[in-house]
Amino acid sequence: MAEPDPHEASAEAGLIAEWRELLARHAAAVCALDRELGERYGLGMSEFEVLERLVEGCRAEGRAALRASELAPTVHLSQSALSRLIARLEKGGLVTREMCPSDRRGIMIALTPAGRERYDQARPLHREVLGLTLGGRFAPLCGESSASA
Amino acid sequence: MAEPDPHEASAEAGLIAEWRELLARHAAAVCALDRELGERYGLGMSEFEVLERLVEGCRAEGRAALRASELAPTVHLSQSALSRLIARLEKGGLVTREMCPSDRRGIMIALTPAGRERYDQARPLHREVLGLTLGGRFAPLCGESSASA
DNA sequence: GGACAGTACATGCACATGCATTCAATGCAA
DNA sequence: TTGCATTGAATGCATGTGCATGTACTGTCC
Repeated sequence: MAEPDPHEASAEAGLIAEWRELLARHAAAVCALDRELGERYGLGMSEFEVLERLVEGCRAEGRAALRASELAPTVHLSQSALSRLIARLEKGGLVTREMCPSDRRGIMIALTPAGRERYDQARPLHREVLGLTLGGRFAPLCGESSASA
Repeated sequence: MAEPDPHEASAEAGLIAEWRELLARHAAAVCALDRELGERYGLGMSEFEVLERLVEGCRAEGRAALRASELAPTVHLSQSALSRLIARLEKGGLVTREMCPSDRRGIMIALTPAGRERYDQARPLHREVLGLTLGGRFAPLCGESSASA
């Protein structure tokens, strides 16, 4: 009924192993990032990612601001989720949202000094958490029932 | 101000590259799985994972049912999220939830024939989607703005 | 036996997300 | 210029999630 081909079966097993590894790493990292960044800097993982793209985009292209439509594809969020995330960041004073002069449908998103500072502060912790959850094996916790430590 | 050590800087760059690769693969796979499995079989990614753990757990240990607390750590969900997920599966007739006789705090979760059948039906599509999104590079779509046909 | 800490699961609540829709602005065509 | 399809972003809504809590049960210590 299923495939009796041992080659195909082991290929599938490898795929599933890869998939579960991916899920486990993702869950561990996202959970730890959200917890640590949230606790110490009031940022979620996605908020941090957006700040980082703003820093990079501006540095790379010498511009002071990015269009929301440029930002969206890089953070794996829907357009609506990004819109609200930007609103949160703006409310927190970390970015500004201004009408784009050349196309008044669009908005230009720019880091404020406070946003840049928050990013600079949070960055070491972000790197540290990733180092622990991706590189070294670390506690799963969060979603997965038991917390260590 | 930052670390001027080029070794440390490149290690960090590698870590970030790994992290973004992980995020991209995860987003692509989860999005595609939710969409495809949801559309054709009425299952979310996590629902499928739970069905799969039930199939595996029962096959591996010869038991007909698993405790919720055994299931939780394997699916990267909080205890409350798993509880509601089980409730959804039960409402859909795919699992049963019975009181555990030896410890009446716990519940035993068992696949129904319909649940087993749904899993068997959905499995090939699940594997196919993973093959496309993990192995071969594939469309990102979903969250990331543009959809590629 | 009775009190009490701990465990297993369910539930109230707040919130982030995606989909569908809406609104404004643009660009193209007649 | 007017009309219309398209695009960029905001918003109503439904849903899934985690945290904190509640409830029922277990095991231990007195």
